[in-house]
Amino acid sequence: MDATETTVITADDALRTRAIDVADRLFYTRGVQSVSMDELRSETGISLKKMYALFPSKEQIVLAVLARRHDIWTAGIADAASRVSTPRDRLLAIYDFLADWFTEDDFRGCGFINSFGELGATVPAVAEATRDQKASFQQYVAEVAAEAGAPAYLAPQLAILAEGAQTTAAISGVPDAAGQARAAAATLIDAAMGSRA
Amino acid sequence: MDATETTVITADDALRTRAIDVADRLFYTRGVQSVSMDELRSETGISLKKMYALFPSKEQIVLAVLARRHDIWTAGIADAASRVSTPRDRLLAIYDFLADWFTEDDFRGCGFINSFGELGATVPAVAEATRDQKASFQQYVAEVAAEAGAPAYLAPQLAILAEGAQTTAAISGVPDAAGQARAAAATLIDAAMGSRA
DNA sequence: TTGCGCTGAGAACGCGCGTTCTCTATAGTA
DNA sequence: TACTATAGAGAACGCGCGTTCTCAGCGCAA
Repeated sequence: MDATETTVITADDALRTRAIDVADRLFYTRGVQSVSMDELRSETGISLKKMYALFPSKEQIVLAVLARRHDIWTAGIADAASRVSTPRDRLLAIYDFLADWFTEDDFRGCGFINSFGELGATVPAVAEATRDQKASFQQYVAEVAAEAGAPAYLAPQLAILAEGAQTTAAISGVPDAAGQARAAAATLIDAAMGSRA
Repeated sequence: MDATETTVITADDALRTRAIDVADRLFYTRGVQSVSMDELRSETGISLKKMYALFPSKEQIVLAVLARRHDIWTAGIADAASRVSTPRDRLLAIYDFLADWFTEDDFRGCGFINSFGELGATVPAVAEATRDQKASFQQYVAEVAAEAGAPAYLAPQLAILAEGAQTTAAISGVPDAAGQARAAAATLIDAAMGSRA
């Protein structure tokens, strides 16, 4: 009707969402390259023709999956942060969020790290999406750390702990990595704040 | 001649070594699945027939590459540790080793983590090799931490920092992750030892 | 009712892969 | 010298992939 309509939800949008749901589950469980477009077709019920009308290529489906994972991650961190009141607790809430995630049945590590390992070297857009996600997280940590009045060196340390916890939990299958990282984070925060106080 | 000969180096061993050298470089740079057996053939000068005489399958080449990476990693950590004298310094030497590694031109993250992301879900032997490597490292850290008289909770924290540094350096391309992890490790060690002293 | 345009299902295509097969060249033995 | 066994090069195979093409079916205008 007019040029400003931006939030109309079409039937195609619903199909796109369904495709991303299914693709995310399959990609995350088995890796991108081991899931064929034909399997995506049979699992979604969306024909190949329609699929290629919704997405120009498989790569774009991967990127759409990663974009949604980014949104879900950001919302999850924000939700965990909203349950506590101090900046210090908001920093620690990151690891509580991780702890919940790690205990999910289908947890298989960070989808970005996995995709980066599989495709980062050959698909630049995947490497970029992964870098963006990590940079966004690092900036979030830096902002909350700044709110807490912590010195600048603290935030990268806390981000590294979060990354390491994800990798360790994924590979070793030990969900406790979140708790270990949380305890380390608390020590680092206290040390940083103590030296400041 | 007799049944006890175990260290005879044959011409095939030399070929195997060359194949592993080349495969490691290509797999690490571009990922396993994007490197074909034919490319391995042309880069090594070893015919496909010979290659399949040396290794029963591509998967076995991947596992041989990972096994050698395990050895190189272990030797590198031991070498870094040998340059210092106290258990505390041996723990910190881990991050000095990482710092050197991260600044290499072709650094592209931990080969195990990358392979795990690419193949861990579909090739059980790759997942197992990765778990073994990480478990071996965790045990090393635990041993040195015990030598230092640190409480048991310290070692997993230090291992998580090392994992996180590798991931962060690989994705964000920031070699400084090693230095940040080292500083965090020093803080954690001092806090753990301080509470013990 | 008839014609027309469009949507979409799924068959088909071309390519590249891991692996195997064939055939040649050579070295050792009588 | 003649024969045989072996090794090896690289052509060939079968399959599975991402993507494209064909054609049937349907809604709508006149």
